[in-house]
Amino acid sequence: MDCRTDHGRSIKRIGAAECVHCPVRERGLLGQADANGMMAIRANVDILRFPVRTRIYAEKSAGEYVYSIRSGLVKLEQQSGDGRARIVRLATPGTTLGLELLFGASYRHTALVLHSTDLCRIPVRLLRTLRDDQKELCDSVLRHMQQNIDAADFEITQLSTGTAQARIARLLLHLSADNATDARQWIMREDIAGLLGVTLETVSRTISDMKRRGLITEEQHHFVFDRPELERIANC
Amino acid sequence: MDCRTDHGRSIKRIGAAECVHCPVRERGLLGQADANGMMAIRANVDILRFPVRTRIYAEKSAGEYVYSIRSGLVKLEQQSGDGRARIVRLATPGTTLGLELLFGASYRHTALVLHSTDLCRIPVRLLRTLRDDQKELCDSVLRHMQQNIDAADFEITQLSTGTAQARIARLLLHLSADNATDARQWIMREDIAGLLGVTLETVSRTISDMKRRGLITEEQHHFVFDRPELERIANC
DNA sequence: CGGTCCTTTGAGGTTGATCAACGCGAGTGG
DNA sequence: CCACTCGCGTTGATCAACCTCAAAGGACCG
Repeated sequence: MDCRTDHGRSIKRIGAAECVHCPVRERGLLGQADANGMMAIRANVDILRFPVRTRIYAEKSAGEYVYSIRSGLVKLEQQSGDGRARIVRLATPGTTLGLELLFGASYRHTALVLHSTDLCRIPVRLLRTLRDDQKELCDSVLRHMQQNIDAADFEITQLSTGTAQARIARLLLHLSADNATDARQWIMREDIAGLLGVTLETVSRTISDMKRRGLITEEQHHFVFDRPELERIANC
Repeated sequence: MDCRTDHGRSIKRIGAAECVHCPVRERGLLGQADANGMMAIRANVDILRFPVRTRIYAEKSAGEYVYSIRSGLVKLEQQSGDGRARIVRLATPGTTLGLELLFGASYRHTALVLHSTDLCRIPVRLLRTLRDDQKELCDSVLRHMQQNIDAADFEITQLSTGTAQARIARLLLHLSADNATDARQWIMREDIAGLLGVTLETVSRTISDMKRRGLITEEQHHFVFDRPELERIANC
């Protein structure tokens, strides 16, 4: 059965959540649940697939679900002081979105899909119930909040500080665990710009320049880096 | 009895924590504890007074205390990409510092006192113990983490976005609940700069300019604002 | 093959960083 | 009491970084 978001794109239901088979079980929000918890999860948590450019939820809208990312890439935007959208952070598999619902009725960000994303849709109600008799879950929630804080701090100190060149170098290094980035973690110029607080053109110019200088080789949405040199630039 | 910080300034112990008399009890971390909890708190939590410019803790240093701010103002710095210190957020009464210790051994930020600050020094160990038999406390911790996240997001969308003028307008409005700011919430040019990611000189120039245009009147560390006009500027 | 989406590039203007000097009030010590 | 210093704020000149507006190139798709 498919369901539809408020803006009309079709979201596929993949199945019921089975933590045992979860690709991110250790890092996920509910992975540590006990047998009783698992039962409740199977009954209440669906796995959904969101295509690129769909919205998971909107800033200031009311909601009753928290989302745990199984795969894909999501950007969290918030309206900035000048009324435009500023990307506050990227969310990767293992991250939980919407935990702010534990204390308020509405989402703090607009969550938009950058790469096709599978996520577990968890009713906040379930989270509250489970928490009452499982202190491990409370721990897990805290851990995920800390993860959000760390990501926010990273955004401030690494991605909103220094020259455009340095910010880009830091982002590229951050997005790529190893020496290359595959299409999976590719994000387009506009989103890089939104994340760094610079314009799309500046991003394009800077990356082009890095390519000319041989720091970056790009082959169909796939970067290869001169990592040491990028690190040098990142530390400026 | 006084104790000394690692950098030699004397920190005064004011007394044992008595939540009943706490100026920020409703907002504080432990305010909702039950009778048993109160007893444990009295025995384990001290109230300390940190003078201006003292350090509460340092980034990456190990620690075993979480701090709940009763009064004063604290800046949280983190080393930025270029090696300099970037102010990540300001912490005001009711805020809890160092909650990251619940999951790791070391602090994420350097906490520096901007205005003389009283805080409750809470052993993380106590926090863990209390949490096991009081789910309200778990809630309280989560709430405080959410508060940190909100502050971080504010820093990104409001204070690291837009022109220097707009950022300053937003900060000034944010720091002042009402039409004026008293000396209590005054912070100096250097810290405004660190918070906004601009230079001290730019802050000075911009504020001087605002004064000349009559948007701001400053009388010994005490601003009075033309609030509507500042709000107009903030939305640019 | 025409259209759409993303990226690249250019020209010109603005903003803010940098370096440097000076002002000014609050201590501090002779 | 005065001279000195120190911390903080202000101001100026110059230059690099970045934004804005505009146009054009390339990839992908129906």
